[in-house]
Amino acid sequence: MIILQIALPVPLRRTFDYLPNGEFKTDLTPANRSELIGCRCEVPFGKGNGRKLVGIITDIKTEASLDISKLKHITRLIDQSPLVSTHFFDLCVWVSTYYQHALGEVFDTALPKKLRQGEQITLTPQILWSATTESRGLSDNALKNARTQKAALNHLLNRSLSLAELKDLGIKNTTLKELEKKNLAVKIEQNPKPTPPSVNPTPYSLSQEQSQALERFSLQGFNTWLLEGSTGSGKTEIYLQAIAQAISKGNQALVLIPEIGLSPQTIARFNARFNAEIVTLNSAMNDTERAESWLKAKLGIADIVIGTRSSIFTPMPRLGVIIIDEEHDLSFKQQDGLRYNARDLAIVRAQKLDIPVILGSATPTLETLHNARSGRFQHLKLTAKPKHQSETVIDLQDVCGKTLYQGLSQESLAELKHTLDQGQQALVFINRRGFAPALICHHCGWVAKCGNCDANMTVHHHPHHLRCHHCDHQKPLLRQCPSCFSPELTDIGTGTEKVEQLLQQQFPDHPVIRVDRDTTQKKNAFTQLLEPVYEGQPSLLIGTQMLVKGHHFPKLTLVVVVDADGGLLSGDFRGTERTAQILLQVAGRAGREELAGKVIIQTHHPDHPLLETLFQSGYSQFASELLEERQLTEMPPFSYLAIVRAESRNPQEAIQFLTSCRESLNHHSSATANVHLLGPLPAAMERKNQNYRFFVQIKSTNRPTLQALLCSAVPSFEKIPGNAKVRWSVDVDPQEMP
DNA sequence: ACGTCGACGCTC
DNA sequence: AGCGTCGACGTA
Repeated sequence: MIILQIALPVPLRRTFDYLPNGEFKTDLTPANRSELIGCRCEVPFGKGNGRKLVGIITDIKTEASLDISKLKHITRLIDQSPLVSTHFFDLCVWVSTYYQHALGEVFDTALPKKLRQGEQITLTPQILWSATTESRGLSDNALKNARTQKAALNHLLNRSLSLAELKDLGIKNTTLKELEKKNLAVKIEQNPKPTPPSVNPTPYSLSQEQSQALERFSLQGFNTWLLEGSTGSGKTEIYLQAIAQAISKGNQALVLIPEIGLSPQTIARFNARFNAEIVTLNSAMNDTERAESWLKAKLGIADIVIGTRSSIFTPMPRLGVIIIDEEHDLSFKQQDGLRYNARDLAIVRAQKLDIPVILGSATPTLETLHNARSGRFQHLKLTAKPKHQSETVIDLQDVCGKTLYQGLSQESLAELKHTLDQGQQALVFINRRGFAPALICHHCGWVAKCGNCDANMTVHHHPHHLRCHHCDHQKPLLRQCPSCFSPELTDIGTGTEKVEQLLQQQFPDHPVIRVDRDTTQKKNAFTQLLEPVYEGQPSLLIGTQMLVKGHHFPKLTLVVVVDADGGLLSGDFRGTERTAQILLQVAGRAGREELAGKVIIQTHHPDHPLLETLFQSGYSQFASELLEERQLTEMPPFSYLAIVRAESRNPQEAIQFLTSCRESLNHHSSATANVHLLGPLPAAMERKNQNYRFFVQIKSTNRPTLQALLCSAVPSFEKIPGNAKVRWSVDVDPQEMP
């Protein structure tokens, strides 16, 4: 008897046994498991046999885990050979145990949508236009009345051209059709095939530091390299050199970038350096495009894959190096469903493949820095400023007692004017979208609250309404206080829209561009909005975090941080680290190339130790101090955390569930074990979207202890009675406290 | 007697 | 997570 063990996309931490159907060509014995493990098949699931799921075969067995009469037959074998390699398979199994997530759902997250829906994917053949043999012997006189056709034919006589190349040359389809009629040109379809890539020479010489970093860097075997260097210190050049080494050895390279960090400039730089197949994967792509990129990578046609978080799962048979740019970026951690961290996964994958991984950042996370300093990672530092760059001036501007105009001080406004007068550009940074973060009644103190969350409604003017930023609940903008009917409703605080309004009034002759989630929803909005900035016009940019990532504006010389205080008062233990990373990243936008930069940081605490250390001694010293603090409090990286989150309409249900979880955790950890449990505690925002949220924190100074505890306790959470009413999840190495 | 609705509980 | 089952209550 042959049994197929199958992982299905359901949130159950187990596999399901099925009987084969008549489709199997190979002899079904456990001996040729390798030909079947990793194949997809369609199976009936649940009562009534109506529901069909696509699962992945995880094992071939001779005995089932339950009575054979209870087993169903699979309905369809989708793949004749494994869809994924053993390496990919093992990686998913590792993810499943480490993050305590059902294996079937891990596959579901790791594979493109088309594949998990059971579809077959193929590469769309490339269409080439080619000159015919008849056209070779054509006399000079021919086509003399059809000059466009003749010009087109000359191009084709040189070599066959793809549709994209023809478009670039301005050759129209109608011209080609005419040539085809005259039997002078033909359209041929050709499957994309691997072509040997080549590397163009570096357009400039490397700095001594860069050369030294590259001398130390080795493509030999597994190693994690932290490449630490500020904006403009030449990290990208090191990436390019590492990739060049890999692809000239015939290997592939995988580059992971933050969610909104892939600027056209970066792609252009890659294209200029490599004559190679470069494939990108990002959220803007549709399912067909994603599937195509995935397949090109898997078939080894793509030499370089550049993508966001989920690209860490791209199958690449000759992977030679992985690069994580902006290693500290939060978007590498998935915050729902399978809560994996692509940066950590990159290290695991590199270790399994015995290849190097490079983590690049100007502001590495304390985890990474600690690993580098303790010798687990190799530390490469780039400290030099670019040749022409003058020192950026940092002004910690004390705004205590000063009149603020929509959040901006008189001095800041004067500096903005000065910058525009010089023909340069400025950026005003506020990490808060909308017009104002709260609306209050001046007469009685009533505040506009969200009905679904423990949160204030944000005032929006474009369009006019009140919106909750946590659940998207919207209300019309009130004219009168609903409590005392006073018309004196005042908005509190400053958002991007408010600054936009002010700057438009103050500088009516210059473009004022607001870049936040609200202005960039449409496709290509980002590029369109930023056009005047790239053209070099004197202009003002207002933006949230999203503006700060990956974009370089050569004429930007002034940065104003409207409110640095918010970040200093965060409740999360990583709050200070995050604030420092953002401040440095924002500051790094000012003054590139030969123009000197200035950064104004408006604060009520100019002597705050965080700001002082950060801007006087630098990130490295700042990080050392934070690390000492983490060591004293036994927080990561000096301990390891996991969190069980639960939410429910009725707070009592969530608390009860978590209490049972805690009991189970207690029961499964031996008395001597070095484990600390905390909670159930309410989340920072206890009520969100009509749900009450709580959590239990598990902490240990020993990672294997934590892992072992999770492995034994978490499966029992599924059996806690009444858990149907609570939505719960396990978050290993959480990045944000609930 | 026969609808609908929500709380369980099972899924190979 | 679905989706079926079963019992509570409502209506004729």
